[in-house]
Formats: sequence, C-alpha cells, structure tokens
Amino acid sequence: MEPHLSIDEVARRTGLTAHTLRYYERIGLIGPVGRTASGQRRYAPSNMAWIEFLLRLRTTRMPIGKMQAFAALRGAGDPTVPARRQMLEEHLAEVLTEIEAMRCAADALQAKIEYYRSCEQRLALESSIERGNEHEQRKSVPARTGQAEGD
Amino acid sequence: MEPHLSIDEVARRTGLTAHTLRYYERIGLIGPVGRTASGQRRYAPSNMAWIEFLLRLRTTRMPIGKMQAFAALRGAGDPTVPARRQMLEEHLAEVLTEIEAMRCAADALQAKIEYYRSCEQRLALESSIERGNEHEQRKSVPARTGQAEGD
DNA sequence: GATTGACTTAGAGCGCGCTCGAACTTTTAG
DNA sequence: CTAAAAGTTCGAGCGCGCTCTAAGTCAATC
Repeated sequence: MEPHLSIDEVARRTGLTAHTLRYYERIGLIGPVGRTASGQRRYAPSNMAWIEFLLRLRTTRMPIGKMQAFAALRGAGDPTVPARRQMLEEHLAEVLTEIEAMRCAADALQAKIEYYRSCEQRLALESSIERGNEHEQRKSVPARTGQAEGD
Repeated sequence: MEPHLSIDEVARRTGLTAHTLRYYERIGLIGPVGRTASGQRRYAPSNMAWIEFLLRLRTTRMPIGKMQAFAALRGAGDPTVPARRQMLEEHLAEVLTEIEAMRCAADALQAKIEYYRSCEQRLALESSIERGNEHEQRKSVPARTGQAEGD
C-alpha cells in the first residue's frame, strides 16, 4: 500500500473529476505524475500537495492562465521563488479586494432582505384590514420606507 | 435635463457596456425601459436603481439564470415579496459561505508567501556562503521547513 | 443636402473552464 | 477464461456571460 493514488482515488479526494485531472495535466498545471508499467497514473504525495494548492488558487478565482504561469515558474526551480512570491502577493491583494467587495454587497443584500420583511408586515396588515379584521396589529409598521425604487 | 439617461450615459455610470445593457434587457433582466419617439432608450432613476441592484447580485456571483428568476418575480408585483426574500436569503447564505472559503484560502496564500520569504533568506545565505562571504548573517534562518512538498 | 455619429435590431462569435464521447488497453472479480 | 470496471489518448462539444458585426434609422452639424 504505497501512498501513490490512482486517478479515481485522487478525484474522490479532491472533488475534481478524473477528466479534469487529466485536463489539468494536459495544460501543464499538474505534472509530471508517475505511471505504472502499463501507463496508468499514480499520484505521489507531492502531487497531492500541489493539487491542493491549485485548488486554493482556484477557490480564490485565479484564472487558469496565471496558474499555468505559476506552475511554469515552479518547474524552473529555486531561482524563481521571488517571482512566485510576487505573483502570490499580487494575487492575494486582488483577492482581499474582492472579498471586501463581496462583503459589502452582502451587507446590501441583508438590508434588502430586511426591507422585504417590513414589506411583508405591511402587506399582511393591509390585507387583514381589507378583510375587515382591524385587530391583529402588533407593532406599528413603518408605513412605507423611501427605498429609492430599488424595488 | 430630465433624469432620463441615454444608454451611453448609463454605460459610463455603471461600468457596463451599451452592448451588455441591451443584452440584459433582451434576456429579461432589465425592463421595461422608456423610449424616445424615435425608439432610443431613456433610463429612469428606477431603472438605474434596479441596475445597481443587479450589479450587487453580480458582484456576489449570482448566476444570470437566478437573476432572471428574481426579475420575473419582481415583475409579478407585491405577492412575490416573500418568494423574493427567500431567494435573497438563500443566496446570501451561499455568499457568506463563499466569502469564508475565500478568506480561508487567502490565509493559506499568506502563509505560503511567508514561506517563500524564508526560502529567499535561506537561498541568499547559501549563495553568499558559496561565494565565500560567511558574514552577512543576521538572524538564524530556520534551515528548511518541512512544508510537505507544497512547492 | 450630405455627412457624422449615436442609436437600433437580430444574430453570430468568443474566451473560459471544463466535460464528454469514441475507441482502445489494462486490471480485477467471479 | 470471461466479463465488467477502470484506465488511456485525442479531440470535439458545452454552458456561461458576454461581445461584436452587420445593416439600418435618426438627430444634429456643415
């Protein structure tokens, strides 16, 4: 039981498909991967670590082209360490910017959800009045906010 | 100077292209937009507010198909408010999950950057020793960390 | 009246990131 | 020994989100 995994096992562990793993290798993102005598892939722990790193880059939406550039630098060995670090630093900066943009948009969505909640209260109240049930009133509903037509 | 903007002006203000604005309208994301007598689009403030909302959805990576569904609900008026709220709540939950995933991956990238920095120190030290300059040593460099082949 | 330039529609095309199909070989279970 | 499962290569195809082209209309300027 050596720690060299078949492509299906790697697929299972990483969540990628075997198709995608071959694709990544084809385009130079992964490799070289060991082979059995008959040509089947066997992934070593170092391959796994690299794939996991690629997945982190993917999570942060690095485009494949940049990953290829990074992989090429990595293949060129130690002298490219500064270049690789710089790539990561630039990418990280973009990622942090984007996280902030998403957080900001998420806040706006939260506000909208709350606005909808107030709409629902008002609508419920109006329809109950319409049906003649003028009780059921718990809190005063804020009439109608000036949400600037956002909806 | 009414507050009804031409498509180019809207493009300028939103960062979308005129092409994309027409595309969004075509697929039912935007609309209806007012027209001049000769058929040119004139965007009202309510259109602008909706577009800005769409852009927030896009920032949070809602797929266009979902935006279309949302737009359709909106077009159906008040009774769909609860459904709209639910869509937003579900989407927001996904967004928060994804923000967390990105933040986590970003942390890993930061760690890798720091690892590279230590590599650079070690490499600089080694090459200076190789050249016979055995001074230049400031801090003890941690020999070589066992970064599990991540690189 | 002619030209310039912003606008219109319908529909084709593109870049990205996979995803799948076809045809074949190897491994494994019964 | 056989049959099914899993692997291989090569190349085509797909879904998404635009992006652009072509052909034409209209408004304003020379």
